[in-house]
Amino acid sequence: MPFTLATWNINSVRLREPLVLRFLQEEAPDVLCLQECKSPVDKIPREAFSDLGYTHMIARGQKGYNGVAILSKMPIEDVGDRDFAALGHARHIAGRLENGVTIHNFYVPAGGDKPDREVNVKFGQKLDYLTGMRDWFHAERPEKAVLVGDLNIAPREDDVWNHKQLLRIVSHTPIEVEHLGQTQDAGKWVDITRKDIPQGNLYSWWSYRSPDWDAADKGRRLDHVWATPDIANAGHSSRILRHIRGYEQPSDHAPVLATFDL
Amino acid sequence: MPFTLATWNINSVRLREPLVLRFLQEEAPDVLCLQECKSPVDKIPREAFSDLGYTHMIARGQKGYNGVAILSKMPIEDVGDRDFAALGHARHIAGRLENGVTIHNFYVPAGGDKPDREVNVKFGQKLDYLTGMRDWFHAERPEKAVLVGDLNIAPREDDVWNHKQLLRIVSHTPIEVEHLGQTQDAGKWVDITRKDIPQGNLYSWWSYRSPDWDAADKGRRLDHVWATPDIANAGHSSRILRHIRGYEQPSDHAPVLATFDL
DNA sequence: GCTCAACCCG
DNA sequence: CGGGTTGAGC
Repeated sequence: MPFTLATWNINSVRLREPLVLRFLQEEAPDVLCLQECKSPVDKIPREAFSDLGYTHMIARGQKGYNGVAILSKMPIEDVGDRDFAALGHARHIAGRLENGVTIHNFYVPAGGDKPDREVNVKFGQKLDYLTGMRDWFHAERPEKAVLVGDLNIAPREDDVWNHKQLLRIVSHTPIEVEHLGQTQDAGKWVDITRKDIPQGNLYSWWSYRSPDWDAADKGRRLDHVWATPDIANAGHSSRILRHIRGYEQPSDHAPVLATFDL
Repeated sequence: MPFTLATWNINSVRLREPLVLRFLQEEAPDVLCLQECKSPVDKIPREAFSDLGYTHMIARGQKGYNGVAILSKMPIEDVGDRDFAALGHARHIAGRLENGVTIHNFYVPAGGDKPDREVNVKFGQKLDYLTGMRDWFHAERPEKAVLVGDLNIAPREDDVWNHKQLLRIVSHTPIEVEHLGQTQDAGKWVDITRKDIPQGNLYSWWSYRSPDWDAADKGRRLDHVWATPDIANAGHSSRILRHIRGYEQPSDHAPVLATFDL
């Protein structure tokens, strides 16, 4: 039974309910993982999602920031959340499908402006969050699992529009890339998007501040789909739906998809 | 040459630019006086109004509050503004048409909640503003003039949905009605709306807070068209466009119109 | 640029 | 309820 999974930083699930519905109708993934819902769980418009067949939802929320949710056509068991670096933020939720696959949905801290933990606590928190993830995966040794979300790091040179220029910009600094690599190694996570599309520039985020985002194309690949080695070979058909960044009142992130034959 | 004049508290001219355009297309008054523009003058969308034939505009504005403007198909000379009670607010502008008619466009202070100047400075400022108007008209003796705007007072029993209940509510208290009456007398202003429609309840404002405003109909006539005696007889065809209160994303005020044969 | 919270005002 | 502002956060 193949299943398709999508991850999308929605930047307010209530404001962009119409966009989520449109995406669900057009792409009909089996599972959609959302980040930056910016909503308490009880104010997420789950009825509207349910009407489209997404009758299952697990979520963590808070009032104006962060927030993660997993919408699913199939039953999904809430298997908890972690609060790495003890930030008190709703940045992770995990669910298990009936096929035995565990899905981790993450919204890693953005990390502020200055890539220096001495002057910018947010940057330190980002690194500590990643270290927390690493240690957990090292202890847990995940199996039959998928990890998706806005990891707020573009690790490869071809994951950003200008590698040299972004080396000192938060999301592409060597120390962040190193931390993300250690997290990935700790769980033996396979980057499914890059397994499928190994060559060429690939972005999932374009800043709101760039006026002509499409032509300028100053993007970064901040949103990821990873899988454990036991199911990584089953992953295929990875896509980033760039056109959705061009919708009316868009999120600054595009959805990232992958299909798993399990 | 008859000319039609409208007054409308628009509650943000930038947010409701589409409504203003729709109104101008549907009713095509020669002159439209706006209040609560809530915009600096240079950010009023005058180009859009100009495209519909309203090539002349005079205005006073400030950043998030107050603001008055006069849009006109015909040339209109800016003849100044007054700042009664020295509030530093953009609440008045006057213009002269080529037919010699002077138009005063007012946004009288709302006056806060408690109708007691000892505990509520805003109420005192409202009364002082009206006293300033009175004294000015007493000195000036206006001729061939029209005064319109949101005067924030419903003077008559049939200008409110419940006279008894509103006697202690700001906008219908006896002291405000007395102050408005003195202002009216000082300029010998004739209430054109009530000259034309002497009988029956008449409202121009319905609170946003009333859920079913149309059915509940808890309105007040806060918006007025007055004229000096020399041209009062020329005024006719007064209307309050209640249906515009029912538009999408409406102002809480409806436009008030009158035509003058001069 | 864009969204949210908190607060002011009517 | 629904405008506006400011300021944080990304």
